[in-house]
Amino acid sequence: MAARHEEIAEELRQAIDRGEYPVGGPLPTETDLSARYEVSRGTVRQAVATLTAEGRIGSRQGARRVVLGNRRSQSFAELRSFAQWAAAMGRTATGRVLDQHRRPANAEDAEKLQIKPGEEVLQVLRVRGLDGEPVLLERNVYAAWMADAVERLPAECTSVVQALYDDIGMIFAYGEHVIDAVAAGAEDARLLDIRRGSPLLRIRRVTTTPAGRPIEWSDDRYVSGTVSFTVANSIGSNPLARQAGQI
Amino acid sequence: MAARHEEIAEELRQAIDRGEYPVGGPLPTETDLSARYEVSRGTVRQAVATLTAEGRIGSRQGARRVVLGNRRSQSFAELRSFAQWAAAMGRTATGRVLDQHRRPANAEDAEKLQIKPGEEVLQVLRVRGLDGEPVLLERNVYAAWMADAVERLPAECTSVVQALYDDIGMIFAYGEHVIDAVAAGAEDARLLDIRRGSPLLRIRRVTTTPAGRPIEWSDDRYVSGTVSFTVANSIGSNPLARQAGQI
DNA sequence: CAGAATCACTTGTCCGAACAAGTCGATGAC
DNA sequence: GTCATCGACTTGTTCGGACAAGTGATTCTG
Repeated sequence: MAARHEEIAEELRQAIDRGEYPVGGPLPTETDLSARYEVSRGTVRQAVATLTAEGRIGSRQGARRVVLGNRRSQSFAELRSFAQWAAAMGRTATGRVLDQHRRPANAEDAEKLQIKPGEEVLQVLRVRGLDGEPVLLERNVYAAWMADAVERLPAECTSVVQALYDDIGMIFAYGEHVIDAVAAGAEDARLLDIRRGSPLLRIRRVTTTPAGRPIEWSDDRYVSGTVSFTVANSIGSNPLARQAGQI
Repeated sequence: MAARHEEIAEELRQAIDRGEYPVGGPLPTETDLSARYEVSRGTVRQAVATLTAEGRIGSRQGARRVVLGNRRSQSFAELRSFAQWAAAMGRTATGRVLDQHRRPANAEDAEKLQIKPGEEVLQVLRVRGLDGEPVLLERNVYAAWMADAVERLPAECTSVVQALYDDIGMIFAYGEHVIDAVAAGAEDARLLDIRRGSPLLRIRRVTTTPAGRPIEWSDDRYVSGTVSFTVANSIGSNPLARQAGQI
């Protein structure tokens, strides 16, 4: 939290949460805010653009900005790390590796990790829980250059992201998520201790370094009723898309 | 498409799709782009910020921007309207109203639509299909001031959003989506012609006008295997959040 | 030769200004 | 009283400039 516009964004968030700017009511004008915080209008605009992207405020040319809600959603930092997210919710995360082995990359691995088929990859199967109850089955495939660091992790490691950061300074930066629902297969049901055919929320994603190099791709399956995802979107900020077929 | 920075963003998207800037490779510098398009650096930055928010390119201070992918995802305009989205995919959308009646608002309605309990709301149950096959069950609750316009819609209306725009100029601007997976109940199964207990992808959302006034809230259930959602996120742009419990 | 220091380059932040485009209430005409 | 017009106000776009912060290749040092 160094940049002035981030500080202002955070102060505005707190002001909204305090009810200083009631839901449905107007936000002060850019001119007012720039005078209050003694910054230029451009800096204020950066701050309110952040809140607009978060879905907290609405914006229309010519009219005052409107407070849309004071819900505090988890930030993307918590999304990247299951453990950090659980901690922020006041719950304890667990994690256990069930299977871990190296194998040659198939066509899907090669495409997603931008490597050649046949190159070695590391496949990991983890179960993760909240307060002891299993809620998530994680199937990861790591690129070869990450395999050593991943294999050094303890089997009961709760925060993979944190451990890899501490170990080799790896930062998981970007992700692309595909969300759908599937029925639990036989293996899913056994490992998550649910009935076969139970609905699971599936998130498939590819994670890369800040430099754009793919680190891993994964297939996460959440037990229905334990976890939900929220997406806020607005005109001018459109991160969500819907796609048909090829599921 | 009037603003120069939007034009530049679109040209960059197309250039990436053409392979002019290969995936994993660097984007030209801001200085290069501002010279090429004869705009200031600030305008270029707005354009690349759009692509960054879309997850197409990565960005780190000090290093060149990196092309992360050339996937073309549907824009939010298509997301808002099932019919427009289907048309963009080259498929035909159908829609049919199964039930429509007015009733007093309960506590949940009141909270989500920011009205008082007991005020009249309009509840609508729709089935929507792609190429004739039912894929989506939509339960909507509209605020009273929208009810007349909704009731004027034909029962087989394919695009509610478009019809309401043509009719009364209503624009559905903002939305907040909660995504999870549920098992199909008896009614869900009958109306969607699937087996009871089949996994459904559930999207609950609240839609508001550009001025922040809630229009409707809805519970959409997609048949598994027909539709998926993609979310791109990156450091500095975090529209996705995960929440536990209270589902 | 390995590691540290340097340096050109790139992105991030911030400023001040000007004009365009749109909103919304007040005013005035009918 | 209703409607159109007007005008103050607000947000959107774009410019040009300046400096800070970080990267990566090169050069220098031990």
